[in-house]
Amino acid sequence: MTQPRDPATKRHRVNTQRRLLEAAFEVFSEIGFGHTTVEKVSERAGFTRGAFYSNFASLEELFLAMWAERSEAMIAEMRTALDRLQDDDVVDLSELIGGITDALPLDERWWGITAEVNAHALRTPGLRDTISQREDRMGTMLMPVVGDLLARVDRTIPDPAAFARALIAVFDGTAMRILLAPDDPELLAARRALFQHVVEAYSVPADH
Amino acid sequence: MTQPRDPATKRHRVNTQRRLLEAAFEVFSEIGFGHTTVEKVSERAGFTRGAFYSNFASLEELFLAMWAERSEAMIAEMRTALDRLQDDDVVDLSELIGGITDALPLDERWWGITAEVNAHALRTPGLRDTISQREDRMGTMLMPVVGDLLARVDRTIPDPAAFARALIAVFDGTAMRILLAPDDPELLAARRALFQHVVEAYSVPADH
DNA sequence: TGTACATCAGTGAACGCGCGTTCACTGATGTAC
DNA sequence: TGTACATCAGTGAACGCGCGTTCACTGATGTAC
Repeated sequence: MTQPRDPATKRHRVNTQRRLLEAAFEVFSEIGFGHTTVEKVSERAGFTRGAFYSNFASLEELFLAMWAERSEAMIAEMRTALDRLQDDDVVDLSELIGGITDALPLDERWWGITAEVNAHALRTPGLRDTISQREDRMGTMLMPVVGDLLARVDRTIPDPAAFARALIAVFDGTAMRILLAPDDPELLAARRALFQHVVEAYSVPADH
Repeated sequence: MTQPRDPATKRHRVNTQRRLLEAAFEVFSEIGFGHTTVEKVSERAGFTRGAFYSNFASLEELFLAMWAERSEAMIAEMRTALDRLQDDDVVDLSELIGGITDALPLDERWWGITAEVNAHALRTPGLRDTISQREDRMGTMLMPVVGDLLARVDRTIPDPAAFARALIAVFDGTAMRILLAPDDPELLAARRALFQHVVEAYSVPADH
């Protein structure tokens, strides 16, 4: 009797799913959910439509899987970027804020997809919590490293949860506007100023 | 010889467009751009598809027209809500901020549509400016009345443009999160706190 | 007021394509002995 | 090592529907005189 599954065969399937996930990200960000079809995604991944249905039940399933994966990657990326700042010489708060805002990734494709996922979540009760939690998770993941950075300019955060929410709100609220006019440097400066005000409002000078 | 156009006939046509615009808003917000079809919109408005094509060249054209109209209405609504606050007795800044945040409309359907329009604009070069300008317009329209309100608690705004951008950013950045979890009162409180911090950062006590 | 005529908004049938979905199949990759 | 067999991921053809788009038409609403 043959054994049911083996790692090598399985790896192939995982590979197919990976390619479909990547194709989904590309096609989705290029033409939007409304114009994305099973055909286009499969073709971009180099498969027939049959392969798609052998791996995912629907476009929606693929997209949610893709979004979950990418949002984790996005959080990891931000974390890495902030970690790198730990090595820099930081003299004052203003400079630190500049470093942080410059380190934040602003991927047009990602924000386009996120906007559509948000809209979709509003209409899909089962999805609302998922999206909300992912958003919160971004805050809780980044808070420790942001706290460490602020400690280096002698500031502590009395209410990390509130601070995290505020930072995410400002991040979310400025991203789309900046991406829509990427050549307007004033918007970047405005975001940086707003970030600094928020940091000052939610942190206090450490006494030592 | 008969004259080419007359107001009465024209009015009918305008009426049809109005009903199509309303139907577009409803259907679009209910099922999203991806699932919206000419058929569904026409049917909702009580017309055949032929009537649709007699009035609009494509779904995209209808949606952009609808969005432009609704965004103007949204600005007017916010303005009215803020104007009403002028009549209230306001004692301190905190109370005023509460009044303002409570007055801001949070329409799930509107934010869902806006999210999709934003995503669409990222992919459509000709649309980016339109959307950006509309966003800025919201700030410039509301600034005078917000300035008046703050004057009543003896605060002036040194840089209205920067303040407007910051307010819009906070408004945009908190709206979706709140709508995704409408039963979480903590989020509303957090938004109010953030608003207050931003107002305090961008305004100064008036000396008189 | 009445008749003939013009306009044109909206109808509804028709066409055809793109796409979702299914499914019998093939052939690559493995196991058993 | 070699042969027979099992598995199953991906193929590709087939089906049919939903929908976008067109267009000849109808009848409501007006004007001319």
